[in-house]
Amino acid sequence: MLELAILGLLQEAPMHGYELRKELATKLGTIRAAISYGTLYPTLKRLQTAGWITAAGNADADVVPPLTSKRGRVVYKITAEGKERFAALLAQAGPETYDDAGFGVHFAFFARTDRATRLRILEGRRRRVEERREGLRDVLSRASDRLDAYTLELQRHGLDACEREVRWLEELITNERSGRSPSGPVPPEESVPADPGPPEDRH
Amino acid sequence: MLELAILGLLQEAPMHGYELRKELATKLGTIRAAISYGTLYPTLKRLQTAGWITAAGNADADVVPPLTSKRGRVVYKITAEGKERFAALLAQAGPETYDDAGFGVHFAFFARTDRATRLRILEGRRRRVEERREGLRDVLSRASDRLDAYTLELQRHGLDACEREVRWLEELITNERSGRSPSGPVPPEESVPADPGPPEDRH
DNA sequence: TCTCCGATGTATCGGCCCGATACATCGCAA
DNA sequence: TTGCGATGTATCGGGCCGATACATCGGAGA
Repeated sequence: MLELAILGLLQEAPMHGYELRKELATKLGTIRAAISYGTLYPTLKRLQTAGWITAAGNADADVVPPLTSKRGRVVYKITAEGKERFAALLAQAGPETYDDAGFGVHFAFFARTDRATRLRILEGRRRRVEERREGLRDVLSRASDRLDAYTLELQRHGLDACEREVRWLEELITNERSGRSPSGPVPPEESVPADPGPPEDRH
Repeated sequence: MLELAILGLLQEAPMHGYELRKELATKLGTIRAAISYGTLYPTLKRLQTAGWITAAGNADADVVPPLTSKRGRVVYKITAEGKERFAALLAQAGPETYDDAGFGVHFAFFARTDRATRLRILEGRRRRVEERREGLRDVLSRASDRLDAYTLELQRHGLDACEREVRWLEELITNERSGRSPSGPVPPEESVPADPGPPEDRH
């Protein structure tokens, strides 16, 4: 999950760890407040080993990073293989794509995802949330006498959140089908900031 | 977190792992769909080592479990120290008490928590969600031109969920202060099923 | 009666992610 | 010049997850 997010951000610009964490926090603020360094650095190392990204310190790199040069900084850059990997992760949708975190990350990069995949993911997520909703309804109708008032209130609040999310998803699905951008009233073309369509790996 | 939930359920009745997982799923359905066995069994082992619970197979235990006797089943039972531990966990509230999972588990056992602690936890959670809400508002007002339409839509949906939860929490807090049960219209006494008030450790 | 098969039930393993912690450097103010 | 907070990189132990492997039991069908 984090792998996808890091590759996505490095696709826009090379960054060092601290920046990455900050960008991650603003882009995925809904999913998690801030990524832990205990997660970030091991993941970056993993991505290096796999060859998706390269790490360059300021001294031993021939390319001067565009930031203020300070000793100790490590600037990470995505590779061509990393871009392919990012595209593959964006397109494929497994069961983990539909839980809270997975869906959030995928959704955050929908501007780089083709419409068919967007629809597939939105519908998969909707199915997942509907199942959760049905489970909660069952508990509320069948086991309500076995549970205390607080537990019931918790279930009710959860059920409400599920119903709300399903409605939200259905609105998004309708918009996708009719070619509208999210909550936008029929854009003339693609309303994505810079890079329309799926990423072709030009470097 | 799971530790608290397990101790709380075993306080009601001895159970084996499979039952525990099922009860956990109905009681905490809002928090997580179902607990993984890869989490449950190591946690049970941990609780045994700590002395909070005891495990009894059907053959080598002198007490016959109240369930249908089948070979291989392991019935877990809370100890007196476990009950003390549960009470301590219920009463103390650290930072992890206010994230999604931690708050959910604590809330699910509010029927066994005294009113002062309930209020403390509800207010702590409210502060946490308000901070998240402010962060999202900042992003939406200050960085909205740096983000694409999908990311913005995600933030809006998250912001809406935050605002809604804050309202929910405020309603609960008001009810607590005025001595009402959750979403109930002024109970004559305590509307908790069996065990009113905080658990005193009588064995 | 015997055999298979799905439901029940216990348990481990590798891996992701977290919070806590430890450093090292830089700019600035007392 | 001394110290201190912000910046920045990195590790460690532990919780929790999904996948996987077994072992047993009750019943359906040959």
